[in-house]
Order: sequence, then C-alpha cells, then structure tokens
Amino acid sequence: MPRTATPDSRTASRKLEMILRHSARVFAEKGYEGASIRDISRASGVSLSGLYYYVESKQKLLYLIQIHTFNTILSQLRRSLEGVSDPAARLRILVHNHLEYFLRHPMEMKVLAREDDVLAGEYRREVAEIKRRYYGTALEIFEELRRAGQARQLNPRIAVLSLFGMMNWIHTWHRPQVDPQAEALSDVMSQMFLHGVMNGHRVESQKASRAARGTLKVAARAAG
Amino acid sequence: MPRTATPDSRTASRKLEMILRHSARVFAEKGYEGASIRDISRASGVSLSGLYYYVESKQKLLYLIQIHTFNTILSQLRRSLEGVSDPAARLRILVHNHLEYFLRHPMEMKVLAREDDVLAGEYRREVAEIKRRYYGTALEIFEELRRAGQARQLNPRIAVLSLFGMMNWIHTWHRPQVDPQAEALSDVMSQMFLHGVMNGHRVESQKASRAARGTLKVAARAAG
DNA sequence: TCGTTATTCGAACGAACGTTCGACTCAGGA
DNA sequence: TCCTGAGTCGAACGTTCGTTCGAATAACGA
Repeated sequence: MPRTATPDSRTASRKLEMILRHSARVFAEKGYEGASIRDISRASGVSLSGLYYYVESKQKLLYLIQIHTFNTILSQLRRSLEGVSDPAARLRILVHNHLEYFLRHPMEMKVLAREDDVLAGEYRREVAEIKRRYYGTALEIFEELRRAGQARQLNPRIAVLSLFGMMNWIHTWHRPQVDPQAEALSDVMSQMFLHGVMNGHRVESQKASRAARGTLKVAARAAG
Repeated sequence: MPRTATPDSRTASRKLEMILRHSARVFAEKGYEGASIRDISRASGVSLSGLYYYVESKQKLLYLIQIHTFNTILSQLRRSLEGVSDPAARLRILVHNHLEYFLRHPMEMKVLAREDDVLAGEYRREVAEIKRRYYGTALEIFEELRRAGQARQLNPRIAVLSLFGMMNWIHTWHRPQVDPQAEALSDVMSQMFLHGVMNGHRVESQKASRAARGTLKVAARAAG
C-alpha cells in the first residue's frame, strides 16, 4: 500500500484532463463526427493507440467532456444560489453563472450546444439526466418569479427555453476581442429577459399587428 | 428550339428538389459529417452514383439546402414587411415569419442552425453573405425601434443576436404535438423580446444583485 | 538485480467514406 | 432504322475511419 495516495493516479488523471481539453477544442472546431481520433492525437501529442490507454472510445471522450462540463456548471450554480431568495436576483445569478462559464470555456460549451444528440445508450441517458436537472433549476426560478407576482402568464417552458436559447446561441457569434465579457453580457441578457427591450412606452397591441399581417396577406393574394 | 421551355428540365429539377428534401432530413438527423452519401441514396431511393448526376458533391448538397432556405425566408420576410411602418409591428412580423418557416421546415432549419461553419470557399462566402443580409434587416428594425424612442439603450448587436438565439434554439426542444405552433410561439417570443417577462413591478436593481453575488463569493472563500 | 506494473506507440485490421467510370436503358428526331 | 443525349446504376477506386495488438520502454518495490 503506497504511503501517498497513489502518486501516479494524479499525474494520470492530469494527462486525461489534458486529453479532454484538446479533444474539446478539436470537437469544437470540426464537430464530433468531423473530428477524427487522429486529429485529437495530433492536437494532444499523444499517439493514436496511446489515447486508448486513457479513454476506451471516441464516444466516451465526448461523454466525459459533456458530463464534466454540466457537473461543474451545475454545482457552481447551486453554490452561488445559496442564501439568495429574491427570484429576480436568483435569475440573474443563473444567467451570470452560465455566461461566465460559457466564455471561460468556449470550446466545451460549443461542444455541449452542438453535439446534443450524438451520444447513445447509457452515455446519452446520463447526460440527458443532468441536463434535465439544470433545466429544472431554471424552471423553478421562473416559477418563483411568477409566484412572487412578478412574471406575466407566459408558458414557463417557452420562457425558460428561450432564455437558454439566448445564452447558448452565443457560441455562434461571440468574439472575445469585440463583444462584451460575461459581466456586461449577463446584465444585458438578464435585463432583456426580465424587462424586454422596451422602455415603458405603450406600443401597438398584438391583436392589431396580427390583423395588419392578415390584411397584408389578403392584399398579396389579390395582387398575385 | 423546343416549343415548350425544356419539358425535361421541369421533371429534372423536381427530382433535384426531392433529393434536397431527403438530404435535409438525413443531415438533420445525423449531422452533415455523420451522414453519408449512401444514407442519402438509401433515403431518396436514388442510387449512389445516380446522385452525382444531379449534384456534384456532398458540400454542394449542403450549400443548395442552405442557400435555398435563406433565399426563401428572406424574400418572404421582405414581402411581409411591405407597407408596415410601425417598428414594433415590423419586429413581430420578422419573428412570426422566422418561426412560421422554422416549424414548417424543421429539417432545413436544423441544418441551417447546426451546420453553420461546415462549408468552405465560395459556398461559404455566398451563404455568409445572404445570412448577413438577413441579420442586417433585423438590425435595422431594432434601430427603428430605438429611433422611435421605444427601445432601451442596449447593445443592438447583442439584442438582435439574442433574439435569433431564442428563435433558432427551438430546433433543440420543439415537439409539434406538445408545444405551441408558430402563431402562439411568435406572440410569446415577440412579447418577451419587447416587454420581458416582468409585469411592471419594480425589482431589485442590477447593482444590488451584483453586490450580493460578490458578498457571497467572499463568504464562500472564507468558509472554504 | 530481477520481476512487475504502468505507460507508450508503430503497424495493421476491416469497414466505411466520397467520388468516378463505363455500361446500360430508353425516348425522340432525322 | 439509326443516332443522340439524358438518365440510371453496379462496381470499383484510393483514402480515411475507429479500434486493436503486441512489442518496447520506464518506474519502482523487493
């Protein structure tokens, strides 16, 4: 029995982490299917067969990246939510937590957002389960907002998934040198979600605008 | 010189359209890289080599799907916007047009949203160009909102890209049998974008909530 | 020093990939 | 009747894929 707690297991898991980092980058750049194990071998400096000493398959590589990312983001969120009870503040914490992690680990998040339905079997089930827990946390916060009488009677599922849409779409456009960082970005998105982009002026009602659309269609049909 | 305008070209382009439909479905299900020409051959009922009579490469298949989808959605939008001047109404039309097309052609839209950076060279440039025009139209509408004194001083780029995020993320969660259709969905999203989810109550300010977050982090550090 | 275990890799496996080629069918004009 | 050109396809091309295997090396307690 070794005195120190397996000195090798530390360096071994360090190397695994290194492999996962490079894998995430390659998956982000070329997509899961578009990336080959040979690409990952080249990027990480580990030989083709050497990779299989640490990870048993390409699927498991993706699984490990996804599970680790979700676990980290979810446990960080729970820690940040402790002791905060105001629903709006909790919502802002969720957005900030998500975007902060997003911009700090853009490769992992891109892989999370893009390779959603690649995994199969048990891997797929496990990732789906933790994702469901994350979604559930957001849903609870929205319901708290509602219970506090602050949210409109919107379909909660749509509201929450739209918020995730705003946040996750970032990977398609955010350029670190040009666009705001996590702090400013989460302020804007929280504000958009809570208050919208209007500044309080009254605007034409939905019904009137839909009527206009209908009229237009009739006119178009008549003209065509 | 044939009397009728090339009677065969009609049936030939019909078959090409059929191939594109099946290709979009296969690409949506397995991803561009994950889908093989053999998958498309099987799905469309056209032999492997027969496909190359109509389309010269797999990349061109993706290019044709993307260009056609963008062209259709953009020209429909311009037609729907004609004669409407109220900025909020124009915004709602954009959202409605996008979601209506989205839910009517979910496969094509999924391919558009997912396979964003697969194309290369001239194909890539052409798709990027028309996408930029579509984005520009949305940006103009937002600026009109602002000029009309109705929009907050938000970063327009972030506001508009967040809106696209809300809309495009739909392909990851929408189930036609369970979730609202385009009409209700675009009402909710337009409303969320314009007014947010709050119903007018005042809530804790951003600054206060950020201070709370900071305090929490200090407390966590002290405890850990 | 030896034996054992952890680590690494070159070489190869069979399968699947995108694409090409030549041959075939068949309808329509000369 | 023959010829042409559009349409179709089976078979094969060379390449790359994920994965395996056995040998080589390094590390270290006995």
